[in-house]
Amino acid sequence: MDSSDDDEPLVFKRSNTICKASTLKNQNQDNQLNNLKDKKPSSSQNSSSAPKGKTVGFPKALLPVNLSPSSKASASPVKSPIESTSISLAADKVKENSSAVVKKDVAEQSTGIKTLGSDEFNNNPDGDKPLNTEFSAPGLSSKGNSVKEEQKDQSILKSLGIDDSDSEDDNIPLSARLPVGSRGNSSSSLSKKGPVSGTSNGTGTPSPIPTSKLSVKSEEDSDDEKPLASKLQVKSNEGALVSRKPCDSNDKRKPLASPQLRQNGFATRDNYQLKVSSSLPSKRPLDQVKSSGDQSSTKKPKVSNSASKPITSNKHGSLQSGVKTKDADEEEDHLPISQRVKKTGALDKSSSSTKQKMVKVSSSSKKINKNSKKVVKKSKYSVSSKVPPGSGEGQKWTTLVHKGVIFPPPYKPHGVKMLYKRQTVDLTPEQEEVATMYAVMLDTDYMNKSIFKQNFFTDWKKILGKNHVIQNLEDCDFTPIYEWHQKEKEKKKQMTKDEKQALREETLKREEKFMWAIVDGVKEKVGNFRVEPPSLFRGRGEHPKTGKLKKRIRPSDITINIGKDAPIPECPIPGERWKEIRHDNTVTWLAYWADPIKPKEFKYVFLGASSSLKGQSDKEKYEKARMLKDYVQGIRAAYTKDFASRDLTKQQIAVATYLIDKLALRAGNEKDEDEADTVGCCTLKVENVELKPPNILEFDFIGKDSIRYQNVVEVELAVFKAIQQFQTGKKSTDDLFNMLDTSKLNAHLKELMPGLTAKVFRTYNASITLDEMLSRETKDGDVAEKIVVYQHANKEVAIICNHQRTVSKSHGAQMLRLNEKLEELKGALEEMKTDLARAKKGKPPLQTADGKPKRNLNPEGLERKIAQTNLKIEKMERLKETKEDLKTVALGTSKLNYLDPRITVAWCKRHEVPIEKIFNKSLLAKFTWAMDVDPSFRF
DNA sequence: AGACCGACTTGTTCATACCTGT
DNA sequence: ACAGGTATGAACAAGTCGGTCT
Repeated sequence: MDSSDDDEPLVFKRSNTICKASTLKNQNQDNQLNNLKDKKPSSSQNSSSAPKGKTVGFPKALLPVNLSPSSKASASPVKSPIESTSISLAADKVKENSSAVVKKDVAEQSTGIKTLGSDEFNNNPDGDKPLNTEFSAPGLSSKGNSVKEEQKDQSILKSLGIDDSDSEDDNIPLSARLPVGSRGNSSSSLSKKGPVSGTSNGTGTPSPIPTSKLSVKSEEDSDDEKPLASKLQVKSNEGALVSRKPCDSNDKRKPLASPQLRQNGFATRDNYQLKVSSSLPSKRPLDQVKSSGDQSSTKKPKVSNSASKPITSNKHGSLQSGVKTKDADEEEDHLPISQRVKKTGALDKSSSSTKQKMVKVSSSSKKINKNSKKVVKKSKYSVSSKVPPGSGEGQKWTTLVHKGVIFPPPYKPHGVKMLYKRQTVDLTPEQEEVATMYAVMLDTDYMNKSIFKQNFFTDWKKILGKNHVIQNLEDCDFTPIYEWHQKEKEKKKQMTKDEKQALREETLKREEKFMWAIVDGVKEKVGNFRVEPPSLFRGRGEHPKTGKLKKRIRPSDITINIGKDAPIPECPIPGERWKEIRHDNTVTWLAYWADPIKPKEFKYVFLGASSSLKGQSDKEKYEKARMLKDYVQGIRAAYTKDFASRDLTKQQIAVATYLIDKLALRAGNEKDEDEADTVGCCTLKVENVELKPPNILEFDFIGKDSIRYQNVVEVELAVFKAIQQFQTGKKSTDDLFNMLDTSKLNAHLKELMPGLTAKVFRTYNASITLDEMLSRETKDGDVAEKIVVYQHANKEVAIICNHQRTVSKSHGAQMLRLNEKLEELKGALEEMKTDLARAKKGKPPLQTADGKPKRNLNPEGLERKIAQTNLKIEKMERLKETKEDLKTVALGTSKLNYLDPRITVAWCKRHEVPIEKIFNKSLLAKFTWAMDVDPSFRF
């Protein structure tokens, strides 16, 4: 369609510098968008991979809590104490596990990384832009080094691999993985087991806190079942978190690459580092926004900040007054690239390198964005004048250009007939479409859910009509359609590489113009520009609406939000039109439509994670969490005091806050009847918490996404007693915290710290845990060893957050295969030993089982072989354990949503670990704002 | 005070692209 | 070249939380 457009060269881009302001005007906007293409999301990414997961494993708990009512806490104010005492029982296990897997991954990663790293780093995508190196800073190796390192790593990993882990383990204090007994039995995984209690601090220093142990539920054998939380437990009295779960995030987005623009995401492949810096500039100034306040942290609260900061100044100066204390400096650094840039490249540091790049890029065309004076339409605060985009209180952008959304293609009937009572049935295309949605799911678990089937049939029946031959689902046979679908899938799979490539290019061409938006003159990726296709709703858990038909969304359902001066995207479906066009710059969405399943709710189209708008709020989120660090001691002391409050509401708030702090529970909003029945802290039911005197609590509930949370935790006696009191006289299904809801809780938290809400504790605890574990456990060593340390810390956080994943279908088979191989190796080992004994006596080796003769090796050769085999066996056993250990733990989520990237970046700089080894391409794009952090940054 | 609306973050799963060892 | 696995990103569901309305 608009190919022409596409081709055009883009032009605008802001250079880092200043230009941000310029916006494009309408005129070019279209073109611009189209032009953007350059960047394409590169298909290839070599880059890095993130270390996902393997790690070592065990869980420890670590949070610091200090509050024990008891003296200790009070006495020592620990700031982030992660310490835990721990027992190191499990240490051995741990070691073993982790290593193997880790190694492997690492190795892989490294490779991947290399590419990235070296090339990217060094080179620009297109060519040559100089990268910056900020990143490389101290430690990082920039090009050269990185490469080397990588190589090294790989080899090392390969060779050692695992061993590293051991060392780690040692260091790690683990808390306790398991208390004694438990650990033994259960199978492999250590972590699984259970509950552990204390946390230890790495060094072994015992935390002041007394630990207790937790009970473990080792009984459970199946790991699967075990809750992550249980894996680690903490006991702390003091409070830190106990359990953990992993979390991950999701972002996905890709960075763009066009050389020309600077998108936030940065170009794809350039070095990220460089990019970072470079990108910064280009981006819109986070800072600005930021300036507004760390809004995220608190819009209101920030007030103070905001007040302090002059917004206007931001643009230029960006730095605001140092509101923050210590970090202020650092922060600024981190900040926004964009700001800096904007400022002009003024900023020193990064700027220089950055500039170069930027310049190049942008130079060609910069459009000028004009800042439109648009004022926010409705914004409550009218921003006066031209506040830079983002900076205004409620204002999120000044100019916004995008092409709208793309719709799924209309349904193409396949004509395959399903059966009803063994007879073929004719269906209209509309009827067939819905039947196909169902047929395609024949091999999923949804077929075991009667609600799903019922809801589907109810909705389908509406389309079939009352008098249709099909009267009940039981007599339907969808297998012809299912098989047709399988064949189609197979066909697709069989396509040649070229065909696939061609197909990909075609869709890219079709979609490209929708992929980008220009926000205040900066080209940014759009997150989800595709309208959701019709399908059957796949609600999780026992969702009452699962299986319902999600109807097709049409243009008349969609509201577009765009800059006033931007051309209104043309409606892609002839003869139809958008529902509404808005020009609201107080929000960040580009479009939305009503959720067909829950008409009261909306589905939004937002910018991608690499956008500065998102980056800015991400940064604010972490700043708020860092702020909590300064308040947490007082908050803990306060709630500890209220455990015994006579005011029931106060008491419940205190206990709830304690659980949120210590266990990283979610707030727990009320839910409607037409949603799955899940709970969070405020909505816990009496039956979800079992008391085990003297002071052990057993949690068991279904949380977000219907993920089960099970954990056994030792708590302070006062908490135990309070909960006991809350439970008395209630039915098992009654609310434990009957006087509470999230708004009351958050209102209370806000009194303690500006902008504080329940979820901030999760961010805080996750990040502080990472920061402390990294600084405690990182030792001198090679990159591979350091990565293992990182992964281990990542895993701890994941467990704290209780992020789980389902066990892969092939897990069982994989384990079986591993076991077989192990047996084989062991058998071979025995044979070799026998042969060795014989060889020493000058006898030839025995024949193989099938009677074939073997090569006659001398004793030395045999010994070497034996040693190799032993290594292989060890490695494989570690792999097996790690695999088992992590089969239900999702590491990505925490990295994406809970771990302040500056911790990671600074650590990488300090320890000369290439950032690409830890962050994959999309993470690098998402966290550009954190790349120029000072190496001394600590959360 | 609480229901409701609205916007945005967090979280799991799924489909592939990609990688590695054989 | 292939097969088995893994990592990545898309997809989209499900939370959180502020604000307004009543």
